[in-house]
Amino acid sequence: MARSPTLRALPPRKKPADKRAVVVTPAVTSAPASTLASTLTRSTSMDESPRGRILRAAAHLFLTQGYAQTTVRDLAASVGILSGSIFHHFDNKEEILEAVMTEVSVRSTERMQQAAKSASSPLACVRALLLCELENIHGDSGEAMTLLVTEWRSLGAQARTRVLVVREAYEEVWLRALRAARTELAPLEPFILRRLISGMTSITATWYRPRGPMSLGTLTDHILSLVVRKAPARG
Amino acid sequence: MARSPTLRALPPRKKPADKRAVVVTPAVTSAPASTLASTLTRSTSMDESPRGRILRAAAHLFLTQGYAQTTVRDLAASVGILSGSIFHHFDNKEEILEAVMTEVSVRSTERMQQAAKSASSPLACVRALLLCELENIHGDSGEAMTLLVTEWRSLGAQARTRVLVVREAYEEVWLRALRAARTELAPLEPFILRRLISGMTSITATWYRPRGPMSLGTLTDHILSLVVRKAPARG
DNA sequence: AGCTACCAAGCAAGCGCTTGGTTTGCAACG
DNA sequence: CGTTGCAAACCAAGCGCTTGCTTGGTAGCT
Repeated sequence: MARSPTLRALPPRKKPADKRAVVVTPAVTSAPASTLASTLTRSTSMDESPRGRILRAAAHLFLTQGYAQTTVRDLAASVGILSGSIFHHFDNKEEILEAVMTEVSVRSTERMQQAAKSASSPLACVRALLLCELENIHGDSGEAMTLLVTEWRSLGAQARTRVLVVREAYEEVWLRALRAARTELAPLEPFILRRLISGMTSITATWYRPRGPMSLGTLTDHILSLVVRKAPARG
Repeated sequence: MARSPTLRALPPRKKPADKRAVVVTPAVTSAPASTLASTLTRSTSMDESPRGRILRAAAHLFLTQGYAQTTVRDLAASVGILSGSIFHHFDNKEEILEAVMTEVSVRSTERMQQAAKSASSPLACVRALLLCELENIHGDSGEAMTLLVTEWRSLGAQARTRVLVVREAYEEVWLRALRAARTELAPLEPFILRRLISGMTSITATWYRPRGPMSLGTLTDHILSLVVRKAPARG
């Protein structure tokens, strides 16, 4: 388990190149003004390509069983190929986790920016972000934003900082919204307020069930009711 | 990793008995009315015995590196023995994790009950529990209540339910306090309010540093300020 | 012809755990 | 007092299995 392939494969590393990244979203470059639909379903790295199918299966398995408990053979079997064939698409197992995490980060950030853009007021924006984050956690949309929380330390240090860079844009959307609605929210530093909100939303993965009696909307309102200011700013 | 020793060792299982439990706290039985100090430091399973030292080292390693990433050899080395000697004290690796988790659960529940008992008002009780929970997460007191959150799924199903039983007493303290202070808190079901509080406190492990600029007390007050009722019940 | 996707087989290393024997502390006993 | 007995604690060695990953080759599409 605690293999460190970088140590063993030091001598003549002959893999052609780094299979990471290169997700420059070709659909966007080919269609200058893409429609909303094509924007949401545009072919990023989680499409119907073999690589995309592996990533989707990995997201599901890593989420349900955990990264360490999921073997490469598990993953290959759930896609319908043999274990060795995985390494035709990825250099090593950790790269799969990193790819899933960056993909999830990029997608969820896109959705958050969209949600923030189409809000009518600062407080409505916070509510929209709250709902969007809960949908990112519980929605069928690609599933598995929870991975970023639960499997964070399964990533090596280098990959961690790489994902963190992508992740910062997500948090920036939040902080901007919290600062804009500051007068209507609880009088805490936006950074701290964001951390507390993040705690409340991320832990819903352990107890909230979207098919249960409570809708995502009312869950959103419950959390929102805690973070709005107590004594409303009287004009 | 996914060994299932119960399958391989099915034939002549000759280990004498189950090494679990048997933590009947001898210090208590010998001293009928123990002092406060001896109650807090009484010899449970995390004492200076070899087993206790292993548990403390395991708590630390599991927390910092993760359970799956911590090998039995790591653990043995950090105690100063060889890997095989670990199994003189525990039947298998998972039993160590379970022992750490139950131990942490029992200790933290004790502290919570004590905190709840010595509170003067219902709201003060909630605050006391909040502070106590944060101390359980960040204090040097045995460290590692975070394990219960982060390594929950590293436990097998049977061990999980066993720990859950111990854990229920902890949550019961919370629910009782939230129900008692209901009129002064946000108008949410105690169960949901507890889950949201739990989210806020548990995630502090990822960003809050007790040696930083913010004290545990002010962090407690920040969280408390979110969960108290907006428009105070006017008598 | 060449590229992508995959198979079949297997290697080396690391893993949890076992085994049989040795040390150590301590209490019982003549 | 010295000896004996014994159990807890540990060592030394390694077994058997799983793991991530490699290698060399093939099928099929363009």
